[in-house]
Amino acid sequence: MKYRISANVIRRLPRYLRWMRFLERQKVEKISSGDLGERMGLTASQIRQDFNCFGGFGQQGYGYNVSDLRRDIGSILGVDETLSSVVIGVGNLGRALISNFRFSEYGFRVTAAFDVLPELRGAVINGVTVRPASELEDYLRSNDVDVAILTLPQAYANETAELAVRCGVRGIWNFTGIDFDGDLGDTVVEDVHLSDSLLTLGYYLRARQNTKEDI
Amino acid sequence: MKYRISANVIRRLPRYLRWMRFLERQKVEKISSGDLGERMGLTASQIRQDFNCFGGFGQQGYGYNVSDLRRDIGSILGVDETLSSVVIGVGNLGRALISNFRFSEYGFRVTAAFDVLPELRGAVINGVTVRPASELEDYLRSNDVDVAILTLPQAYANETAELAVRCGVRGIWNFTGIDFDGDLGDTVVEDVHLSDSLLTLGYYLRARQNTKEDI
DNA sequence: TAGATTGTTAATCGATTAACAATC
DNA sequence: TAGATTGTTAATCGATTAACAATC
Repeated sequence: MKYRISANVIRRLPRYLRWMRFLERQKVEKISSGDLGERMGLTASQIRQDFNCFGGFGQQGYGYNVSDLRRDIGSILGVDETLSSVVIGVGNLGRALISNFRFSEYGFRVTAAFDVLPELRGAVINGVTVRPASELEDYLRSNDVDVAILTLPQAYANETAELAVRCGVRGIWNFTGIDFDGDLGDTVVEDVHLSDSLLTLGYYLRARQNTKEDI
Repeated sequence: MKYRISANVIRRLPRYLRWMRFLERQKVEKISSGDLGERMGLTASQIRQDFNCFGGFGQQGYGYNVSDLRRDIGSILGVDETLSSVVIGVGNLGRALISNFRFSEYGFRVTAAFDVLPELRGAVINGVTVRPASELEDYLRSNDVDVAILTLPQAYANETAELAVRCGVRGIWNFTGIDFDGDLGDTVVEDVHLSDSLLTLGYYLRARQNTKEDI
């Protein structure tokens, strides 16, 4: 059991969890690091090292029990203790998350959504009520909200993040595409920079293209 | 000028580009690796190493010209040669991308969207026409489409990806949350695993929580 | 038991950081 | 010119891979 676990390992855990859930659905009962490595495109060594950061889940001579591993990795990631969250900004993206994203599978629950548009007031999307943005501060102060999900226009990103943190929110899932510049203290921020992702895709696409032309 | 550039460097380029665009808007004319590093939370060394993968954009004793750097990084990422793309699946997420995501800033253009719902047929969202899914294959074959943006339900992800590749698409921006299992040849795939992002946020949030409790 | 596969230590590789000569 | 800051080489650090004894 390692003292400090690197971000590289942490960022691979969700992927392991996805694979375990997949393998479980496929009725695969046990799997060796070699077999899993082949499927996931990792070395067996790396998989064993990763798992051993948390104390080792396998059995020598046998491999790993898929269900156990799924449960253990899930529990490291905390999927069975629910954190509460609110969606701020109910445009298409906010709506997409509320309607289609399976928060409960990942240990989250959306307790409310907020938007400035009066016509959205009181709307219920997938069981989540949309409230006026003016009530946000009150709501955050009187409810225990762990995470603010920011799906509003860039212009309001900074002030809203600061408001949320001031009102006790400890984590931000940031879809706005801007980097906060204020002081958010020790708030945990996870940025979803879709543009970074698309630019990377573009780079490799063009790189491939040019390689081909050279041949 | 390095021969092969590591993925770590490539994935930092979009972030550099974002900063250069930001600094340019702030009318910052020049910046040193030290100053930039402080703002971005990187070492000056790393920044200079990164830039020198591409031949060096700076001037000794002066630093880097922000506009030049923005242009050079943009050009490495290819933002000024447009790639064509189609959005497949016009639910909330597809709609969110078509309406709000500034594709042109990243060297992309959305030429069409597709959905199975008959009531969406012919709808125009932000200048993009929604076509019936049944026309997808024909469209891909008769138009030069570089990238398929998959924003449809998981159940159709694999078959649609395979269809797209068969019809000449060379890149996939995958929002479905599933990993393709078929053989997509040398197609460039960029996965947007929102769940990985949220799980990571959850992990660090809970880690912080526990640390606090220990104190 | 013999074979398989883990947990774990050691070796390698690559990425980041430090240092400094080149030069604007 | 003197000061600043790059480009680039060398040193360090960490992550991945290889090896193998432990053990199921």
